Amino acid sequence: MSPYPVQTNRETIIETARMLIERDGIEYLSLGNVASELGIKAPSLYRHIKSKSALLQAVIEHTYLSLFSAFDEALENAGADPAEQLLKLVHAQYSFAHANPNTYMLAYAAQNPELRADPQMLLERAITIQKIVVQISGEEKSLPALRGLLAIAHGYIMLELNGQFQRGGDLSLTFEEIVKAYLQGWQ
Amino acid sequence: MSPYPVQTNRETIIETARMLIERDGIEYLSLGNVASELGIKAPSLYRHIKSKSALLQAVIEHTYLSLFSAFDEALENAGADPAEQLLKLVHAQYSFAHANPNTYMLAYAAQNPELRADPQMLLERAITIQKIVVQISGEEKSLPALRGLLAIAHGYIMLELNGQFQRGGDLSLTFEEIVKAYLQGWQ
DNA sequence: GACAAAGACTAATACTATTAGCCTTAATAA
DNA sequence: TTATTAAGGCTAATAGTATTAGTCTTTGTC
Repeated sequence: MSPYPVQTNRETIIETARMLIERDGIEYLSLGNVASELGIKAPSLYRHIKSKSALLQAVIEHTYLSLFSAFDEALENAGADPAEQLLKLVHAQYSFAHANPNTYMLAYAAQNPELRADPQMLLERAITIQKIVVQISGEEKSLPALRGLLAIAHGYIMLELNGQFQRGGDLSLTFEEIVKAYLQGWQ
Repeated sequence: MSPYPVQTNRETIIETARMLIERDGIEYLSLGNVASELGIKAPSLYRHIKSKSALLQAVIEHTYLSLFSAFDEALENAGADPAEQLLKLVHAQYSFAHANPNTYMLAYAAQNPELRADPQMLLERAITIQKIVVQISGEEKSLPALRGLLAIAHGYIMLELNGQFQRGGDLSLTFEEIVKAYLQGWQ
């Protein structure tokens, strides 16, 4: 074995950080952990990332991209009915959040703007979804209708992940019921 | 001045931590900051708190108690109409979150159960609100209707605080519109 | 074959939470 | 009044963290 055999790169570092956050929780993520997982030492990471904060931002960006891929896939498997499309979308979000709770919460919990994802990317996705909402709510009310839909989906997911639905039941089914009831209110 | 003039206590420490979180953001909270704000040294804090984590949990508990006080006050100023009562409730939550964004997010973002507030307290409050929801949705649907209401309120607040409502407008007014539309869907 | 850049390394710094052990104050017991 | 004791300060020390500086090896290029 030569002295410096292991190579890494920015992509691998981000993916490793993402995996560790998901596995152990964000509060246990240290650059030392990430490095040792990659078989290198912590300072070596700085050849690829600017700081821990920048690494977290990259993980957040990656999380949104994955979520948006799930959105795209959901739309491909949906028919022409806008209500069905929106249900598939929020179901994709629900599934994604359950599959990746820690990075999902990280992506949406960022308090300081420095840790937020690219606003342009978020805006474009919002507009994409709004085009479907328009078909239900009409042009005028489409922005509040969109915001309410995003709020109800995200809020439900966060409250469930936060353990606030203590009385159980089929939480996935309840989620769909609530979204359906919400959408009917705008028709 | 005698050598050890300054006294403190658990209450004051929690309130100082709360204030610093609100002022500077949770990522800048250190026991050193809290201590120096109180005119003492960090190790002295351990006479009153078990750990930083326990301090954060106390801040979270205090945040929920304050929020619930705001709920109580809102109900006192509401009439007998359940829809009006619920609107006052979510408006109180909205105002509270805007007045205390950092501690609000902390209270609802806790990933690990150790940092969560007392489940019994949360459950009792949920039941209290559900008794109002019942009058709108009926007994059968009151649990999903409650959960949807909590989701839409919390989700909207979180998305707004997270900067995801980039296209502006009167966000407070939009919030009320959305909640009203939601409640009508259950009537 | 020389060389320059990439990417690893070790060593060092500053900051943080936490623990151990000491000192002063103040209330209480004798 | 004096002795004792507990509370609540303190300093010193430890372990872990992010980050920077400076060094060494590998490897692709002139």
